[in-house]
Amino acid sequence: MAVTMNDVARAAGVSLKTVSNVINDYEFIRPATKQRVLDAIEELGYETNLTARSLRSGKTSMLGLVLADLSVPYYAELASDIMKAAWARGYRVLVEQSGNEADHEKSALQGQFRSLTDGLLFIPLSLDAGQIIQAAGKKPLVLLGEFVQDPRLDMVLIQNLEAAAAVTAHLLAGGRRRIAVLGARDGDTTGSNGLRLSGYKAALAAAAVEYDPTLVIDCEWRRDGGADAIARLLDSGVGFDAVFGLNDVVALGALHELLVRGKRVPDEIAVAGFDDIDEARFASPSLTTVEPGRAEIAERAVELLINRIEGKGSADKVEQPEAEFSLRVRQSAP
Amino acid sequence: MAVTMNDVARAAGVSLKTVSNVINDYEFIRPATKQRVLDAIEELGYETNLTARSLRSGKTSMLGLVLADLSVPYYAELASDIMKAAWARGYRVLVEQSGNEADHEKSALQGQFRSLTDGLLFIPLSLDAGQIIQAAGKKPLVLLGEFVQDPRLDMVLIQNLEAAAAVTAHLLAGGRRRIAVLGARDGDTTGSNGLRLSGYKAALAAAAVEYDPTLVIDCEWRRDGGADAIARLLDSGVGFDAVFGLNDVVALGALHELLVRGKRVPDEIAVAGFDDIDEARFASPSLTTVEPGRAEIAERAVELLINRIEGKGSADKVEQPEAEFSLRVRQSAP
DNA sequence: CTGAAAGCGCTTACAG
DNA sequence: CTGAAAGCGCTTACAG
Repeated sequence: MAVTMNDVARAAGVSLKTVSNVINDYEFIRPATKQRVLDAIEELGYETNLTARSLRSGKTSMLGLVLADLSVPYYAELASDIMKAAWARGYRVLVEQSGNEADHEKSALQGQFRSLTDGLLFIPLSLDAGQIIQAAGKKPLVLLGEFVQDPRLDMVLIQNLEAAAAVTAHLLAGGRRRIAVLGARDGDTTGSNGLRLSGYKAALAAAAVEYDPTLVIDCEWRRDGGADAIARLLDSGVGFDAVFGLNDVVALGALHELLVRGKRVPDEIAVAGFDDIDEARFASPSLTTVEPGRAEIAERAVELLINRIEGKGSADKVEQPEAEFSLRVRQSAP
Repeated sequence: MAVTMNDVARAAGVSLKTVSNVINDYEFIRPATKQRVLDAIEELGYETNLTARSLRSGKTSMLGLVLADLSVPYYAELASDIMKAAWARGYRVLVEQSGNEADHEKSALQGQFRSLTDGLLFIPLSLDAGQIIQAAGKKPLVLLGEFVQDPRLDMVLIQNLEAAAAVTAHLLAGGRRRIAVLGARDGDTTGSNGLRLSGYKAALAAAAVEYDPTLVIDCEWRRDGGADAIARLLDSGVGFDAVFGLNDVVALGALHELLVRGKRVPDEIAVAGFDDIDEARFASPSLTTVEPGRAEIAERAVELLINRIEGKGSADKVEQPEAEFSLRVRQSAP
């Protein structure tokens, strides 16, 4: 049906191997032969069957990317960057949405799906390190985000603690003393929530401001989570003069609710977030936040994974590069 | 290396074909035989090699999805819905970002990429119908969005004109008479921009309000496009009491700029958009917009494409189902 | 520099 | 209900 290498070989009057050599840029081919093959390819409209190539070579040139949901802006923007980085290196990306459910994460790690990819980029939310190590096969795996942190696994790190401390220090420098934190529980110490909360505490301590657990409100990392959390805080009567949403959508949800309730931002209450999604720049007021180094994260993760796949770099040393963050000061907390 | 069907067959003491039958749920297998095979699969940790299956069967069970950029919220949300719809039918989705460039769109249509998918969902932005028909191969293709409209191509339609008319009528019903339109040029009649502009004009005509081309401002469909456009309009001194951004991010960018300039929304100026992205609900003030039927679009497009792939439905009749829209009235234009 | 053969791991007719 | 054989379209040793 489709045009095959055999058809090309026949049309060009050469063997199959020669066609393969031309396609794979093998060096030592007589220019005239090469041209004849290229002409035949052009004329017949031949296209490599990637499935056949994969079966024979054992390489698919596809990377898997497992994340909760593409409709979350931070993941969508990260996925976009990852796809561009992979593309630039000749790889494609097959995205799998876990919906933040442990079952889906597990099946993404070990399901048939993996036979379609050479390696996996994984943003775990439900599984812990032990489960990941157990469920993962032999194919290369690089983690993103830091709900999981473990010396046995390759991963690209965000400077959660340092960046959260920088945001908090900025709010303190602006004269705020009662800074509410949305998206963590008082005792959290691990995961993005725990690390960011720890950064917040560290900045308070450095400024000799007392830590008040009643200002720490747990919520889902979604817009409505942030809106609900700030509503609860307002209703509780606890006083505060700033809000640190542990990610941007939480901060934006809170910002919305504050404005709905007639609070002036930043005059009465300053608001800051974490992620620097595109929307942060264009909120009203625009959102002060921290850019975690998204492009660098994408680049490093793809590079590391492909090095693993292609056997470059030191195979037995776990790699955990860290991306540089930067503070973005905008209207919501000048 | 990997466990193959042959290994399973040997372990279970049956032939290759029997293993294949079990895996593919062939009906007439003796329960005891089936159990032996299943046990062997379990014990050996066998997993189907999807690449081999694809090569032999000629089916990849993957759909291609070509869109401009996942970092655009509407596309990310649509992609998320499409992936869920495809998943529910046993298909995966391979996303390709065209960056809104004609070259990329073309190569997505005809490149090697297509050998990995059974069919393509395509949101064209640069290519026209003729180019698409020429570049597309024989594999099924379903278009989304309506920058292209053509009776020869399967596509899922948005009621652009009707929905835009509904938004405009709503603004008019609120007493607005000078409604600026952001994201189209005066003469546009085709594409999402042209169709939405036509809906706007139709609603004005129905209310006997004169159409003023100085209120129609062209811009990129991005946040900064909307912000720039409204800035130009304000600077021009042309009076207006409402803004209709032809998509939500344009409207949100404009909303931002209006608030920065000290305009009161909706008291002085009402704002409405188009798309109902998640963010619209949580903007401050929340954004009045139109929900184009995104979930239905995803569902219909996937269903139609898979029907084409599997040869269901009438093969020679072009299908162009239309999704239902609904107006979402919120604070920015009550 | 080029050719003929083997084989990646499945599914698909074809027999029985 | 099950088996033995062929073959999807490539790449990879192995010869020459």
